[in-house]
Parts: sequence; structure tokens; C-alpha cells
Amino acid sequence: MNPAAELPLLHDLNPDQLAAVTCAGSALILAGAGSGKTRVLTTRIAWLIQTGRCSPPGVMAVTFTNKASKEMQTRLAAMLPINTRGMWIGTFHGLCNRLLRAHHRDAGLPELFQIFDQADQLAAIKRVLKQLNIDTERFPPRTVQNFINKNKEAGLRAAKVDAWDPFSRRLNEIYAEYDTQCQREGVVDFAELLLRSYELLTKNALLREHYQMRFQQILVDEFQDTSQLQYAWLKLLKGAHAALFAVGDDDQSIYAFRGAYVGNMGQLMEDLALPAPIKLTQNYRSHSNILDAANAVIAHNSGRLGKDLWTAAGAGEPLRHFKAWNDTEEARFIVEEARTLHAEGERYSDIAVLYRANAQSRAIEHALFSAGVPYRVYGGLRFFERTEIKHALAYLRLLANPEDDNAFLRVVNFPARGIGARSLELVDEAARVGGISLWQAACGAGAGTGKKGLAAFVGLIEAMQSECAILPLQEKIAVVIERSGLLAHYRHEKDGADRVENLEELTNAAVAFAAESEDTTLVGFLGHAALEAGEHEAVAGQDAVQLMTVHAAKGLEFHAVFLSGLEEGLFPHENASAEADGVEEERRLMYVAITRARRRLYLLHAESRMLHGQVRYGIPSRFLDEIPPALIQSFSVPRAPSYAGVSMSAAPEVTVAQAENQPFKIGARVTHARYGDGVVGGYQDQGADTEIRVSFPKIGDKWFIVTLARLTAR
DNA sequence: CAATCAAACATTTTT
DNA sequence: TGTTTGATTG
Repeated sequence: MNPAAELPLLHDLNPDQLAAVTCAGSALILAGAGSGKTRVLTTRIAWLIQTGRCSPPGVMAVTFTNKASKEMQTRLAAMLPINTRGMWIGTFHGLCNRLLRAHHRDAGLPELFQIFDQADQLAAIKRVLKQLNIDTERFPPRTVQNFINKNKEAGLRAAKVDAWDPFSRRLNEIYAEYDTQCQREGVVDFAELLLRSYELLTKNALLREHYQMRFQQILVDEFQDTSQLQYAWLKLLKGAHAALFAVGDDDQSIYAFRGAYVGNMGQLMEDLALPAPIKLTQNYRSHSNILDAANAVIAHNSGRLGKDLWTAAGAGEPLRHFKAWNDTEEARFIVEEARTLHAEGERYSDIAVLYRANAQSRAIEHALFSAGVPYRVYGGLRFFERTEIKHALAYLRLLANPEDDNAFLRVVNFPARGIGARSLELVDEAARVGGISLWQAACGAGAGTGKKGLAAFVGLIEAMQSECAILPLQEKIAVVIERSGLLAHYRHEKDGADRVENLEELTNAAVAFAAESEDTTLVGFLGHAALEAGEHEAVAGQDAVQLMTVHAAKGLEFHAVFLSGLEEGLFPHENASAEADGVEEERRLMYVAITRARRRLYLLHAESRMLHGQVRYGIPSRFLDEIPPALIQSFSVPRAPSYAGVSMSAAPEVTVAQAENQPFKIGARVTHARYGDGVVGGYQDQGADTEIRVSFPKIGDKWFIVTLARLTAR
């Protein structure tokens, strides 16, 4: 036994984990799904420090999500008696932000530079396009945004981009102008955070050497998702002597479309002359039937680093493959099965429904909703992305940095204060001619001409500025949402109650931020808002079925997983076949999906599915065929071909089971599990299902599927 | 300026 | 099919 294993913190690591944790120098860890990756990462940091191999300030640990970085910090705090504050633990973007804040002058940025999120970036691009008088039909803002981000992620400034054809040349001109605008306004987008700090370290030898000296141990999570620029950034920081500990899984690389480059794994081995990756293949999550299925599917990919997952747990249940006639039946199956599982003692929150595309959630939500089964959909708008919050943040940004034209435009006339397109055009003109910001132009216009609205707006911002100057963060926010008129505006709006609540919640967010980060500055909070859009997760304590895309499920696990829509064209998605290695990436996505399940996995496919308002007939996904049949139990519900979607010519079975289809008389008083008392308003045939309309006094009319709705007579 | 309407459109999205 | 975007209109 390795003497190192005497340390309590290394107890019950398996041999591979132990080898990874205690390895010397740089390493690539190939960490399969559910193999204890996070544990290895945090234990290594703790081990490095406890054995005196590294001091806390010598550690940098990089993740992709705030969630992952928080989890790492929490676990470390539990393992180490010391404060983890000396370490740099955070996301790529968070750490770059930190670097640029500390050296803003060297990076050529104003002290209070602001961060654009995707939406801000898009708005800024639209402004550039307008200014350059560019036809947005030929150059859609999204295309421009992709072009800019792709190039930044590849480390290329506009001057370095190879643009030969007229189209890319024009795109590149827009890129250049966009960057100029950002620089003028003192804002950086997400990709810019990376590129700017990379350039800072490249150009500034003193700084580079300082950080290379400081960080002796650099650890990276989800290494397969790094972009080329991120990898270059890591290598730069690593320098000649530090150790780079990269943990990742090439089989779970599903973000190529966002610039992730799996090739970095092979490149790392080559660059650092590493012998072979350390493979963590023991899975602590799933039964072997599930793992065997995952292994079999992913084996169809080429160019893998290569690994098979195994488990000490038993075979477990077979996978269940359900063939539904259509998406409605698929959804109904999920509901019934979820209810059964729940009745058997499973918590709803341990059940997940995964799908390839968000649009698939609707049918499932509808069925769950009608049946009164609690559920939660991941992936909607997050807190800091809500319009009312963005408005409030824009006011705050304007206070911190009046040059921010994006923020200016967002709030100059919101709430409406009589500043129309005409006035704004004049301001815009003045700004362009004078080479000044909209804010400066507005100050001039407000004072000089008789533009009352503008003068009032300028006065308002200035008043808020002086009023807020000495207030603590949360009071600044309170003042801004009040004085700006945002609160009043939403209070008067009919459906504004939620928005008012969110605005008030913003002050709480500020308090929480100040407490957690010990940063009480406005700019600190704004950075936090841009880099951490807020939680996506379910409210703790609420027991609900989890609905999400397969992408969103990465890193999560559930007792039971329903994988819906396993049809050619949907999963693998039809667009994927056009992309290089597209199908292989879809297969990795399938691999991620399968490995989410602990005990039970349902594979669902529907013969016909309503897609974009049209019935589409799908053949079962090739991925189903790639799973050994011995692992699968297949079944379906026999059904007469009377469903309109299946056969247009078949006569509808109107006379069958009429009583069962319409269990309540119209006008009957019923009670619903969720909505309480109501009155039956009518019925409607919806393909295979009959729907019932119930009027609730407070809520209004609701439609339910008769066979699913939990209605009782009263 | 808000409200309404037709047209376009619909993978995935850690920051 | 359902949502989002933009253009038109009162």
C-alpha cells in the first residue's frame, strides 16, 4: 500500500483515484461519468496542501460553471482546516475578470469596465450594423455575433482574420468596428475577457512571469470543453515549471458548437509529453446494464482516447424501451410511469425527463400538468436575464460608467419619459460627429437645445449618482429602482407583480453577494450579475419531476431517467449530419444521457410526432440499435389504427367507451387536485385523447386529458 | 407610443 | 404549432 494512503483524506479512494490524486507533475485524467471526478480534483488540492507540496496561493483551479467552482470551494472548506481564500478557484471567465480588474491599466481598460452578456453583445452588434448602414438581411446580427465570437475564441483579432471572400471581409469589418465601439464604451464581452487577459499575459512579460511564478499547481475541470484560446491561456499561465492537472472525458464532449475543442486532450499529452492518461473507469452511479448500454453506444465512435465504464454494483433492471404511437402517448406513458414510481416510494425529484430539444418539453409538460404531477423545467430565463432586472442593472451600469451606450439606450426612455426616436436620432448624430458617447451627447443636447425629456433624464441620472455615492450597495439599488420609476411603472402594470417582486429581490441578491464575496462595490456586483446569471435549479425542498435537455443534464444524476424522442432526425438531430463529426457528437450526447440514470432508464420513441405544426413520422434512432438487445425490454401499447395521426382514412371510434371518455356531465361540479373546485364546461377530442374543459372561479378555463386529470365529483 | 397583426422561425448554450 | 419579431396602425 502506498504510504500516502495513510493520510485520512486518501482513505477509500480506489487505486486509480489514488494514483490521480497523488501523481507528480502534470497529468491528464480521463474521468468517466460518475467516477468521482470532483472528489479527485478536490482531494488532490487538499493533498497538495496538507503534504506541503504547494501553498494555497500557489493553487489555481478552473471550472466552466459557477456551480462547479462553488462546489469545489465548499468541499475544500470541509477537507481543509485553512481558509481557501488564497487560492484562485473560479470559472475561466471569473478568473479572467479578476486578472483584468487587477491590471486594467495594463490591459487597456478603464477601471470600471463593464461586462456584456450575450444579449448585450447582440444589442451592441445591432447598433454597429445600423451605424455602418448594413443590410441585416444579408448580415443577420446572429451571424455576425457567431463570427466575432468564433474568431475571438480562436484568439484572432479582426486584423489577424483571414477573410478572402467579400462576405467574410465585410463581416470582419463589422468585427473591427464592434471592437472599436466596445473599447470606446469600456465594455468587454465574454470572449473578450478571455482574449484580453490572454493578450495581457502575452504582451506583458513582467506580469506573466509573476503569475507563472505564483501558480505552481493549475487544475482544470471538464478539460474536454476547453476552447483553443482557453488551452493557450492555461499553457501561458503554466509556464515552464508549474503542473497542469487536467480532468476530462472525451466521450462527454458535447459543446463543440460553442467552441469546445476535444483535440486539446491529445494536444496536452503531446505538449507535455505525458505518457498516458490516468483512467478513472469505476462508476459509482449506475447498475451495469446501464453502463453496458453506454459503453456499447459510445464504442461506435472513432478516435476516442478509449475507456469502458464498469461497476461493482449488480446488473440491475433491464432498460425499458417503450414504443409510442405518437408524442402524446409518449407523454402519457411518462406520466403514468412517473406516478407509479412515486407511488412505490420514489421521490419525484429523483425522476428526470430528458430530451434533445426544448420544444419537446411542451407535450410532456402538458400531460404532467393535466395529471397534477409536480414538475420543473430547467432552462428558462434566469434571474439576471429578466427584462426588469436588466433594466435596473442598466441604470446601475450607467451610474458606474456613463459611457456605456448599451445601458443608455436600454433605459433612456424606460419607463417612458417622452424621449422618442427623433430626440435619440439627434443624440446619436451628435455622438457620432463629436466622437463622444451617447451620454455626453445627451448632456450637451439637454443643456443646449430645448429637449426637456433629455435634460430631465440627464438630471435624473446625475441626481441618482450623487445620492448613491456614499450609500452601501443594497441601498444604491433601492434608490435606483425607486427613483428611476421602474417600481412605479411595474406597480401600475396589470401583470407587474412578479416584476416588482424580482426588482425587490435584486437588493437581496446584492446583500447575498456582498456577504459571500466580501466585495461591496457596485462594479463587483455588476460583474457578478453578468458572469453569474442566476440559478437554474429547482427550488430546494420542492419535490418535482425534473425536465431538461440532455445538455442541461450533464453532471447530474437521477434514480430514473426517461429519455424521450429517440427518433432519427431528432436524436441524432438532422442538422448534425451536416456538421463534421456531427453524428459522433450526437452519440456522445446519447452517452451523457444514458449515464445520467442510476437505477432505471426508459428509452422512448414515438412513431409520429407533432413538429412545427406538422405530423412527422420518425424511424427509431440508430442509437437504439447500438444498445445490445439483451439489455433491453421492449414494449408498446397495442392500439387500433384509429388515431388520426397514424391513418387519416380510419374512422374515429366515437362510439367506443363514450362513458369512460366523458365521465362527467357538462355543468357537473368537480374538484381538481391542484386547482380546487370547478365546473365542467365541455369536451373535445384531441386525437387519441379526449380533453375536458373545466372552469375554475379564480383561474378561468383549463383543459385536461380526461384519462389523466385527477378530477373527482363533488 | 402602445397595441395589434402577420410573417418568419423553430438544435444544443457552462460564461 | 406556438412563439418571437417587425411593421403597421389607431
